Amino acid sequence: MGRGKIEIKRIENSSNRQVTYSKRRNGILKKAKEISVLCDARVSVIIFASSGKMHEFSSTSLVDILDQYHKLTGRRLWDAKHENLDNEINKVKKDNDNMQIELRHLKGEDITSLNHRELMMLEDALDNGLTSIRNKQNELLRMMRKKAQSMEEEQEQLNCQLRQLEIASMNRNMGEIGEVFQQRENEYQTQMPFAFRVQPMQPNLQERF
Amino acid sequence: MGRGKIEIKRIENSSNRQVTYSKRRNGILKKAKEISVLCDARVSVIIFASSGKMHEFSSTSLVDILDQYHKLTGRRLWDAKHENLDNEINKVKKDNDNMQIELRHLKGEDITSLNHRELMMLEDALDNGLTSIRNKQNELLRMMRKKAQSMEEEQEQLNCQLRQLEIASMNRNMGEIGEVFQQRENEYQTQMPFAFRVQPMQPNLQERF
DNA sequence: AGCTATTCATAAAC
DNA sequence: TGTTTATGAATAGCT
Repeated sequence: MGRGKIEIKRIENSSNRQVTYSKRRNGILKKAKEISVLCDARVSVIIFASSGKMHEFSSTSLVDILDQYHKLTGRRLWDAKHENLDNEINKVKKDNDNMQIELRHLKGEDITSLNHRELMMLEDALDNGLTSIRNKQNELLRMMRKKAQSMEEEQEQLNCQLRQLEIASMNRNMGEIGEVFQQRENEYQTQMPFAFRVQPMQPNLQERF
Repeated sequence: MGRGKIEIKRIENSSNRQVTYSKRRNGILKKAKEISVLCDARVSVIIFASSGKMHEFSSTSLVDILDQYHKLTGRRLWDAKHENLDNEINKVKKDNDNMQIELRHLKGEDITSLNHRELMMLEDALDNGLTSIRNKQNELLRMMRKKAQSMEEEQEQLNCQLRQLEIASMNRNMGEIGEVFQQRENEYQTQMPFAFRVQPMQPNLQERF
């Protein structure tokens, strides 16, 4: 169906294949839905594109359908899988045990059974480890010192700036304080009743206002 | 497609339903096969008739497809045993990873991300390990020295005994050598034809026998 | 189950 | 990716 008949074999042109895939996939999913409704059937369709993307239709829960599949076929879908998992788990556990032993040895535990040669190799490994660690620590120390120093310099700069600002501010305030005093004095003179006013004791002070 | 359009809803007439089911089922299975070939897709179709009869198509092993389904969706389709195995393997793998990291750290690898505190702890562990190992080596050394000493003593004893035996043997041999020589000479004289016999050049030698 | 009129799906082209 | 169109395929209803 379509403009021409096609042979049922892999479509080599990748973009054609992609287009056909998406059209036919929709077709199948639609048909699956339809048969499940029309004929009261349980249907499960799972499709993976070669890209890995998945599309599915299940008329009922997939688990239920697989359950029914088990009951009907008697085929144990998972037996092989279980065996594989068992093998893998054993392999990983073995790795685990070996590493555990190595770790204990490196920590100086369970070394009674080791011979001279093995002890030497352990010692070398530990020595190397220790060297690396100490180098790293020294490196960290150097970095911290450097950081501390640069912070100190920064602090110094800040202090310097601060001092300059303080001096500038002080100079400015000297003037302001005079002005404030003058203003205050004026306020007092206008707001306060005469009786409370401080009378200038020295005539020359009075001259300044 | 067909003599008339039909609504997508359950076909009430049971025999019609059965016929339609069988026709459409074949259609779907065919389409599933086609898309898997044409588009390089993995497809699984499982259909149960309301009668319970099952038909299926899987482009590859159903287990594989369901496995991929699980990986992609995270939805579990399998039984408790499988799940337990999965959990166990994950746990063991995690242990494995942790130990691997610890091992690498103890060997002074991948320590860039460690902070001061962690480095200190590592250093302590390595120091302890080293102390244990060196104690063990010293112990071995002591044992070997002791063994060497006792072997030396034993050797001494053996040498002593050997010397005594040699002396005794030498004394005994002094006599035996004379006897042996005498016997040999007798054998030569009786077994060898006269022509090959060394004639005594000096009469006094001849006198000793 | 087979036939066939009809609807549907879709390959190719845009 | 979506739409269009010509054509082959699927199938509903009939036998």
